[in-house]
Amino acid sequence: MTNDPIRVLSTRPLDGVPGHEGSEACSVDNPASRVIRELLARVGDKWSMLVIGVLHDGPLRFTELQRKIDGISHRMLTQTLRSLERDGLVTRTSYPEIPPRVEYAATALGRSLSEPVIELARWASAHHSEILDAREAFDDQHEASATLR
Amino acid sequence: MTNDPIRVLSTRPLDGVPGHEGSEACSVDNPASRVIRELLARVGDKWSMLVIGVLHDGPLRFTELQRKIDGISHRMLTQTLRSLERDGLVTRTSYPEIPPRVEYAATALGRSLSEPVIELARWASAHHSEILDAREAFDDQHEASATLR
DNA sequence: CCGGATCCGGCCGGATACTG
DNA sequence: CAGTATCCGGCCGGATCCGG
Repeated sequence: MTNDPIRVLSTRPLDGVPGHEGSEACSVDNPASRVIRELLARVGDKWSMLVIGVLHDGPLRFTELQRKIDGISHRMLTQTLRSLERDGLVTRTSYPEIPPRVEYAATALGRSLSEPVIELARWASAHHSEILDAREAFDDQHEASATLR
Repeated sequence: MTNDPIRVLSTRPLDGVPGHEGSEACSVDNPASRVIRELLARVGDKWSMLVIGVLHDGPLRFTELQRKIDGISHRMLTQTLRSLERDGLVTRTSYPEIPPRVEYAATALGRSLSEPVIELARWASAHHSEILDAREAFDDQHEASATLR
């Protein structure tokens, strides 16, 4: 059993805060929250989005993926691929040759996911500098520690 | 100093895999990868997206946020808000009253982020059942352990 | 009401070794 | 080449106490 990480998600309790019958709408069941949580559980990990992104250009073998992604360990690549396969986002086809060859490809579902992901990436690259500026300004203003001692 | 989590990101080395002059494009500097990494570092954590989402509807006070998000601890809300403020995604305005009152609001930048996030959420909610089905099928087929012993 | 500080458990994820 | 299993450090994040 690979009872390690990425065994993941979704089967979370998400219990409905009993004890509070609630004065107003209590937003636990707010669909947006639930969806975002599940989303994060699925692609919020360190590598899933990258794999999805890389596979968008076409099928790749295990080792090719590992070289493309650079920084991912053997172990995490295996696990990430497994969980993506489980969720129907990639397919795994192994050719019984010597040496063995295994190809991973994005499914239609996987490719459909990469579109909004690319949207997000576009946002990030468009506003990257703004964020850096804001961060610098914030850090400047909070050098209170220096002025203090 | 709050040298705890979310001190985050971005200043990652991302060294260019020296040693391989590379036969083809080696994709480390693939802009997509870099951008996605930074993106995850920023909003891939457990709460940032939720805060952004909740604040999209209008400013809220600290305690209101905590009730809205439900499940977030006092500590993580503070930290998340801090990092979002630092990156220019939310503003913090404190009214010097007794008792103190502090309001958090999304900036224009923050609201612009919530759009692609909502796109993603839309995808998730649209394909949620497909994922569950795929997962179930996968798990069925992998009850090999049961048939084995 | 707001938020910082400390303690601490749990999981994420890297390194490594071993199998086919 | 592809995949599994084990060990282990580090950070995420919850509980709690304290201070403004």
